[in-house]
Amino acid sequence: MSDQDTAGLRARLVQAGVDLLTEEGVQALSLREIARRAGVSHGAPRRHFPTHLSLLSAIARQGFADLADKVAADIDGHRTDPRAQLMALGRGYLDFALAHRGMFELMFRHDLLESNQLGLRETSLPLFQILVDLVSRVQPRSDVPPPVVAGALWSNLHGIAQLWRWGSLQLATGTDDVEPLLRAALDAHLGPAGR
Amino acid sequence: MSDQDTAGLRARLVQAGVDLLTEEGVQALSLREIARRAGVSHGAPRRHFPTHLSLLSAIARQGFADLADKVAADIDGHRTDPRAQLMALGRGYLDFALAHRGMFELMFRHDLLESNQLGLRETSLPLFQILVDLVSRVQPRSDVPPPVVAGALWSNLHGIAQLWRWGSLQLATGTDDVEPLLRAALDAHLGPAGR
DNA sequence: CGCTTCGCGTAGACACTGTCTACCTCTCTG
DNA sequence: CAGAGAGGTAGACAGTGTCTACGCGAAGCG
Repeated sequence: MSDQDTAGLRARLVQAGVDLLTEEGVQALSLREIARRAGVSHGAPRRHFPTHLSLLSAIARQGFADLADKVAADIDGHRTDPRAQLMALGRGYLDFALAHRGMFELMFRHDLLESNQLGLRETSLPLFQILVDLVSRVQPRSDVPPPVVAGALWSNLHGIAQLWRWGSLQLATGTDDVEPLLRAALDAHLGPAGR
Repeated sequence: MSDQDTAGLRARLVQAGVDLLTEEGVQALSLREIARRAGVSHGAPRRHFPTHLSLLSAIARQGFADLADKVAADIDGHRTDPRAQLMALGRGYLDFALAHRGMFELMFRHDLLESNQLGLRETSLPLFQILVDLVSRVQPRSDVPPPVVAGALWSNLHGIAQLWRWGSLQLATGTDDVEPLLRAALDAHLGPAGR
């Protein structure tokens, strides 16, 4: 019996889901297929997750945690300059969205998640708080409140991620590089870089 | 026999789908339920749409057309001022996303659409062209090319729509009004209003 | 006119899904 | 040692998308 088998089934199911998600995408995440991957019968998950959506929510939660970790690490690289930290945050967000396509899609598919349940919509709050902090450090005295600027900037990042994955932005702007868009978004919301 | 029945089944299926979509949301759009709504057997749609996804794609196409019409109408209200036209466009986009929640969701659910098929991803191009035109009229001489500014602005609008529908922005910014975010986005990408 | 073809809808099968329920088998405890 | 309960198994059920065989009615044609 390997230690994989001795591990709690709950964690094993989540891991199997993450693997399946990265390998085959969201539509492959059926409850029965996840159970098969974990080597148990299709009824087993029910002992740990009352419903299919609650299992998918657990998988998404893992994704939110990974994203938060990654962005925090990316920011740590530029300890001094808040402007550079914001750039790193934006790049990290887009990197994650493009590198973990399935996971990113799941994370914002509120029809597949228990979004009403406490603790899921709130998962992105710490990340947003970091964003607000950085924004207010870059713009100490703006007429627009920092949370609004941060919200607009986050929306911009998220929209770029979404439309880029969809392929529309490449088609519309005629380029294959996200970088100009990312730079344009940051310059727009924070003012040009070297002001 | 009403003229509803004499109409081609193809159009009737799309209409039934649109109705079902606005009434019950995306997850209710099963092929069999649409067929039931249209008063035919579950095999009938196959004569007009080879697969479930192609039927959903036709429904989404209707949505893209409606959105383009609405935005064009909204813009026509302010014939003179391109800045006001952009504001109208943005507001129209958000209005549509919030008023036709199911349709807007379907339109950007590329897992439910034949997004590789010609003619669907391109549906948003005319709208984007209008956006580029308006942007280049507001900013005649910017160092950032108009398509990039337009792409960034579109991303921002789309991101606001997405995150607002999800509820994250209300939670994060602590407000129940999208207007400040819309205004912040336009000011950011085009410069303050009365410059 | 009679016959054939064919567009278009029907009906049933198949594999697959999520959920529910009855069972079975361990392990821990009094 | 007996019993209880946690946790996995297996089967049923309604629903899904797709495929196939069938039927019907209208149009075309000698």
